[in-house]
Amino acid sequence: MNIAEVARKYDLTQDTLRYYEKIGLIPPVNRTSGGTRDYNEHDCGWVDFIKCMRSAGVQIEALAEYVRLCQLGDSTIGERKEILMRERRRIADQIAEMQGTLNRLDAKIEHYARDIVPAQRELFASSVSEHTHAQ
Amino acid sequence: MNIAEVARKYDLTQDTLRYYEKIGLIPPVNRTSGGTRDYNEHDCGWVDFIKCMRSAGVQIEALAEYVRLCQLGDSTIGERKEILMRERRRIADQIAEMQGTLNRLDAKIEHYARDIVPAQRELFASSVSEHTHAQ
DNA sequence: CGCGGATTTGGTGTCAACTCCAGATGCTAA
DNA sequence: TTAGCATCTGGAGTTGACACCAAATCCGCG
Repeated sequence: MNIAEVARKYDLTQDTLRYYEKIGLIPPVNRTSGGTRDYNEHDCGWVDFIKCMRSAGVQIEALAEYVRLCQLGDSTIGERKEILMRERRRIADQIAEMQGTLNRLDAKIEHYARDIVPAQRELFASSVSEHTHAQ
Repeated sequence: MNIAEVARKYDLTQDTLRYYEKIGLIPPVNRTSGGTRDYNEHDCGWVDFIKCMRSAGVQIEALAEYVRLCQLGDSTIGERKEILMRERRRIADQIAEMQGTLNRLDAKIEHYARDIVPAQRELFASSVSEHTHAQ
């Protein structure tokens, strides 16, 4: 697969693919004799994995370190697992936080939904806050 | 409340508070006669709300638009609700995506956990991929 | 009132994560 | 073989979201 196909497949730009490789976010990609990138299945697997992690907000730094360790052989398995577990925890925390925000938003939306319609609202007139901080 | 207290309370820098106000992420804050910011409860409510939304990844642009509409009065209630619902959906989508990533990470971690220990691994020697793309 | 620390503004700096560019080289089809 | 489009590299530019700074102003206290 050439870089254009991979870019289409994973919805990334060619620049981003080259950038990820340059900074070590994916290991060096397979090349043709002429030097152009020719992604094999292994390379695609990495792109897929990294894209998934990135879009979940995993830091580039952590991923680059993970990739580096992968290239160093089996002695780094422990460290790799550490990284994955650390990022796993980070994501879980963030999900929890977002869930809280979601609830808060729901309350606010709910409020707007069954709230006093504009016409009735006039009665309250100069009330300072026309929005409500449903906590 | 002066800006220092608010910054401490919400774990933001004074610069960030001023920045948020400057770009319209929170409405203009109450001031003393001399011109220094003097946050009242209303202002604090906004800071709290915005901080929550921001740390869940809601775009500054959407929030600024919401704040702008809030300042325009009741005729914008419909639009405001639209924005909140749109962002709600975005967050829900992102949670779902992150949940997927979490599962994928779990599979990988699990793999590392009960995987062949280094010693045994030697048997497989030159295997190309010492990492595994558990899909 | 005077002083020192807090706060103000406008502006510049920083950092991550791309994104774009130019000039050179590779690849493919006629 | 060659025209023309794709891809290459190194480096510069962009964007979002702040962080930092200097010089001026404010505020509380003795």
